[in-house]
This record gives sequence, structure tokens and C-alpha cells, in this order.
Amino acid sequence: MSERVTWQSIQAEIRRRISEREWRPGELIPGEVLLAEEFGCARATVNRALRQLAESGLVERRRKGGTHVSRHPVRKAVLNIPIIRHQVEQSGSLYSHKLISRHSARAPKTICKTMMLPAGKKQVHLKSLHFSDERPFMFEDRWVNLETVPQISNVDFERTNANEWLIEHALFTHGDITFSAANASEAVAKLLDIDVDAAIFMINRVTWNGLDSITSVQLAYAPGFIMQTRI
Amino acid sequence: MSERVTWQSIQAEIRRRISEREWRPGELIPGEVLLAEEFGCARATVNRALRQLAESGLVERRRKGGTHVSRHPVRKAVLNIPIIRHQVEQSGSLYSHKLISRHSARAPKTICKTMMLPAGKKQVHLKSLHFSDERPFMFEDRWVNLETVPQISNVDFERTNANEWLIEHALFTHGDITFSAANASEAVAKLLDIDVDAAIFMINRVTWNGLDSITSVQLAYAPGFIMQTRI
DNA sequence: GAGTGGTCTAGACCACACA
DNA sequence: GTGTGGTCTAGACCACTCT
Repeated sequence: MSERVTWQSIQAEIRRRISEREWRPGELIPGEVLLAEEFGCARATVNRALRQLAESGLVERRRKGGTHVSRHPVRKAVLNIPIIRHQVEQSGSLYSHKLISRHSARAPKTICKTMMLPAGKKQVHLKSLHFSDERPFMFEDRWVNLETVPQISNVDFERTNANEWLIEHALFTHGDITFSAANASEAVAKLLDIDVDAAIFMINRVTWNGLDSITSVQLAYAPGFIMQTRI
Repeated sequence: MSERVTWQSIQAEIRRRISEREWRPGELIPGEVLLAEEFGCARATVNRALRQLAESGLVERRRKGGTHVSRHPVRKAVLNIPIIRHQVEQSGSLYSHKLISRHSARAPKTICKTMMLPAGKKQVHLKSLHFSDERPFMFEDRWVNLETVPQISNVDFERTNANEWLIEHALFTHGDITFSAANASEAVAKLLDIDVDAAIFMINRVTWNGLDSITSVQLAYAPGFIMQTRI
């Protein structure tokens, strides 16, 4: 008895043919109809297998042009952007956080620009520290758009941290993220209890609801932080 | 005339209901059959829309349990892992590279361990510098497994860089990647023409073909490098 | 046992990109 | 025009998981 043909099994077979160079980079592979005949299944099944391979970058598909093995498989890594609490708790540590300051203030030009707001707009400015087992783990410097999230004025951030409150109360449609490295400033070094100029892993994130910006946040991770993924 | 119902339109409508809190976090949403009736389409179409929403983390699905709006939408960012040359050329700069050293040597313990090889195994050790408009852009320190890629002994890396040669000649099935920040050592600072202790963005990558490791590489990016993505 | 999502099928029409 | 992938349909059976 032969196993039932699934899209996964087809995908595995196609991956094999590509990785063992039966089908070489740049080469045109058979069309969906042909493959469906070969594997003895419906075209939709082959389509599902190939569509996902295209999403992961291993093949490239064009109408009329057919499906080609990628010459330069631009591999895509999927990064999970977790809630800070989970990031800490997943490593088996105890999470806690502390609100350092909270003001309403005119945001600096750069912030207003990235959030597409008129310069000098008043926003809520939050600074907080996140701890892993009582040790400073990450420093968060956040601006929140008062127009899109007015309720924020009444929230007690001593209890809930801003990250989780916003996720719960201001769902975003998309966000822009950058990752970089920077030397710790005096202020950040003091907060994270590290040396001035130590290498800090930085994440900058701006989140949006449609065309309205919600929040712009900079996360400075204490040395030793590593972001992992699989490709 | 009403537009034809597509999985994208259904997905957009579901996103809207979630972001406008018609369906709240944690809530059970109607089953596929019900939604198909509501939208006047086949169940498969609803399935496609919901399946993809589940992949992106906005909803969670379980057989028998149904589909729930995620309480903590763990958002997933897709990172493109590009070829170094493209990384440089996309910013409109001229790419070049230089092989600094090439030896066969016993790899250090840590490398052998991450590559799952017996300690002290001989490997090819390559160091190279990548330039953007003649300025040092990134330093690459690579070990290549001679057993999985024996042909590497005969390659001229003055012309082709190792990154591109390996992509072309040793397709990998998966890889592990980490991102971190580090202070520049003296050696790296000299090569990249930057200050000692400057903050360096580091990428470590080990790639595999099935259970065999292919290469382990550490990329040290000169200050100013930023990795971007969208969520 | 029963209800939900996961998948496959066979067929159809459409949209795009190429000649 | 023509060939390819993209998608929808209506129906079916299966697999998981909850009760």
C-alpha cells in the first residue's frame, strides 16, 4: 500500500531534487499539471507545495514563465517578536519591571518624523527598566501618540508594563523594526549597571494602525543578549 | 455587481473585525462553515484566509477547539538573509571583497561543537573583508567543513567570495542564526578601520545539509550597519 | 462520540506575461 | 493569442481533541 500523497511529501521530494541538484539553480522545473500527473495527485496539491516553497524563497514563480529554482535563494528567517515578559520567562528567569519616568512632553523632531506627526507634538514619554532575576535586562524608551491612544493617560504603568498594555489595548496593523548595535551612553550604562561604551543590542520599533502611528520605542538590551532564529 | 469574494478580502475583513475589537482577544470566532455561509464562498476560501492569519500569529486554531483571536499576538517578522553583495549594492554602493587569509587548520573546540564535529577536526579557515565603496563594511570569519564540501580546496576565493560560492555549490537545508552586539577587538577594529571597543553588529550562522554541517561563519559589521524589517 | 480544522479532488475560470 | 500559475468551488474524508 502506498501512502497517500500530501503536499508535504511533494514539497519534501522537490526540496530533495533541488538540494541534490537534480534540478539546478536557475533551471525551469516542470509545470503544475505535469507534476500532478507524476505524483498522481490534483494540481491544487502541487500548487500548495510549490507556493510555499516560493514563499520561503527556494523557487521563483511567474505566470506564463513557470517555476524556476532560485539562483540566489534569498533565505527568509522568521523572527518571533515576543512580549518582553515571555522573553525573560522563557529562559527560566523571573521577570519584573520598573517605571522610571513618565511625562507628557513635546517629542523631539526625529521621533515626530518617524511617527509622521507634526513637529513638537505632545506625546507621552515613558522610560522603564525590565529585569531578569532582579538584574537589569533591557531599557525601554518609548513615545506614545496621544491622538491614537488617548486612554493611555489613565493607565497605571507601575503594575502593567507599556508593552503589554499597548498590545492589549491598541492593536497595530503593522510596524517597522530595525536592529543595530551601539555603545552604551553614560545614562544607559548607569541604568543597566554596565560599563560606559559596552556594546548594546538595540531594537527600534514603530507601530501603526493603518496610517496612524501608535508608538515608537527603543529597546536597549544589556550585553549578553542574543537574538536567535532558524532559517 | 458585487466583487468576487477572494481569500484576501475575507482576510482583510477578519483583520478589521479583530483590530476594531468586534472580536476581542481570546474570543472564539465562528467556524469555517459559518463564515463561508456569511461570505457566500466555499469553505476552502475561508480556510486559506484563516490559515494564513494563524501563521502570522493573529489567531490560534485547534481542531475541535475552533479559532480564537490571539491574546498575545506574537508577531512574526520575516528577515531576508541576503547575499552580502546585494546588501551593499542595494544601498547604491560599489561592492568588493578581499581574501585576508586561508588555511587548513584544526578548528577550535567551540567551532567543532557548534558544527557537531569531533574536536580538533581539520577544516578550511577563511577570513575576508567586504567593502562598500572601498570602505570596510564587514569582516567575515568562516570555517568550512571539508567532509561535506571537499571541492572547496580547489576554489580561488580571490575572485568569488566564499558566501556566493557556497550558496551556489553547497545548498543547505537549514541554518541557525544569532544576532548580537559586541565591542570591537583590536584585530577587528584594525581591519574595519574603526575604534577599538566600537559597537559591532554580529551575525553568527551555521548552515546544514540534513545532519551534516557545511559552514560556520561570523560576520562583524562596521558601526552604522542597520538591519531592517517589517512586522 | 462529536465537532472542528486539515487536506485532497476534479473541474473551472481568470490574470498575467510572454511571443 | 497562448501558456502558466492563482484562485474558487463543492464535495469528501481524515485527524485531532474535547467531552
